[in-house]
Amino acid sequence: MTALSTVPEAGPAEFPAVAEPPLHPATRLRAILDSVAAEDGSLPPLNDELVRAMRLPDDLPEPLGISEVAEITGITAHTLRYYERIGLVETDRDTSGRRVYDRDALGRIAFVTWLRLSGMPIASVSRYLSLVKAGPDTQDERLGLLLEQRAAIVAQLRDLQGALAVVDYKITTYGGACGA
Amino acid sequence: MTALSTVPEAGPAEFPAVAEPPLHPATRLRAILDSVAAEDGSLPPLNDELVRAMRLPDDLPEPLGISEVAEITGITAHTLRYYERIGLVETDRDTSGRRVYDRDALGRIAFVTWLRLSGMPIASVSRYLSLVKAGPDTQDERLGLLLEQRAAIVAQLRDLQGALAVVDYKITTYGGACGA
DNA sequence: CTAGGCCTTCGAGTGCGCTCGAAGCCAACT
DNA sequence: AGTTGGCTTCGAGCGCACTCGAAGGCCTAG
Repeated sequence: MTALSTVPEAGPAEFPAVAEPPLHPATRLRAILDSVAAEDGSLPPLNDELVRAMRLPDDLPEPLGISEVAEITGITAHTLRYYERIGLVETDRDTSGRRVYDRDALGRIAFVTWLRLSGMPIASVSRYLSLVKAGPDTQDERLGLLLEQRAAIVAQLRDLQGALAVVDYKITTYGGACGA
Repeated sequence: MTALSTVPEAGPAEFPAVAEPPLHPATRLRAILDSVAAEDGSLPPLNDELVRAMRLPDDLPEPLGISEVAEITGITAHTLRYYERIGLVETDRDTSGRRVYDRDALGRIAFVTWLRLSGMPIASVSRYLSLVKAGPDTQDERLGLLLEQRAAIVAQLRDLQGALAVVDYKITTYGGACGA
């Protein structure tokens, strides 16, 4: 188990820390993940509480507007509306037609966000959600989709570890020529 | 050090294996990485030989045509020409104007591919390469770029581990509803 | 000498995932 | 009453990274 197989978040004093660029919008999800991670960057064993915590903050004032959800999730209001337009999420409305989000709605958004963060295309997320809606006799196909995505995630982890090795090598040999 | 912090490549018999979808084109690079990985999916300690092996296969018939490079790297000939057009790589030509690739050229392509696999935008790769060409007084900026990219990679690893946890949870609870 | 195949350039098209802007509604505050 | 601010819909536009196709060159085998 080498340093390559863990996630050295703040850097084990080997490399100077760099402000993280906001590659993906899930700031809140990341923060939750960070809050449960150990010092060496590894995650605690998977259990219900952890998964629950990774999906939702505990202190939720229940009726949330779109901009509050945007702030919590890091997804812009524009994108949230876009997701709804293409049928990726459904949202309740208040009497004047505004979107209101309860705990469950936020949970669904968080789930979609995790899938998107793992590189799953919107079309596949959509397909999965429609299977869920379609009822219990779609479990086989659902499971298939999940296993496929799991494999894709593992492949990406492998790619990233390779890239990390190459970049770290470059850093330690400090700015060497690209082919060297 | 839990199962989450390693990369369970073939799956530790917990989940059935799924044929990996070709998310990214670097089939050969992936194969090289797989060949040096331990059984539990962790990578051996970083050293020169490893990094060298991750960049190039050892048995290279030296004058390579574009389609051979395409097959080795998994990058299409179209994309290789595209990379050249936008100045991402340079390539020698034979007397009749065809592209020929030697070991160094292939090494540069592999390096670029690793950066791309880590999500670095083409523009940033380009910037880095132009700094390398510009000479040794650009080392500070080069190092900055590398550190930035390192941070981006670490962030992505964290995201993927979170997504993996969520997906695995769904798999073990077998096709449960999306918000549950 | 011609056919096949792989190469060349260049420009245009594609797919994905947002991202933005215009025009308008509604509630609350001054 | 008016003004502000945040919300609504809808369609169009954008940025990235390819991806493709057309038109033609060069070399080799039959």
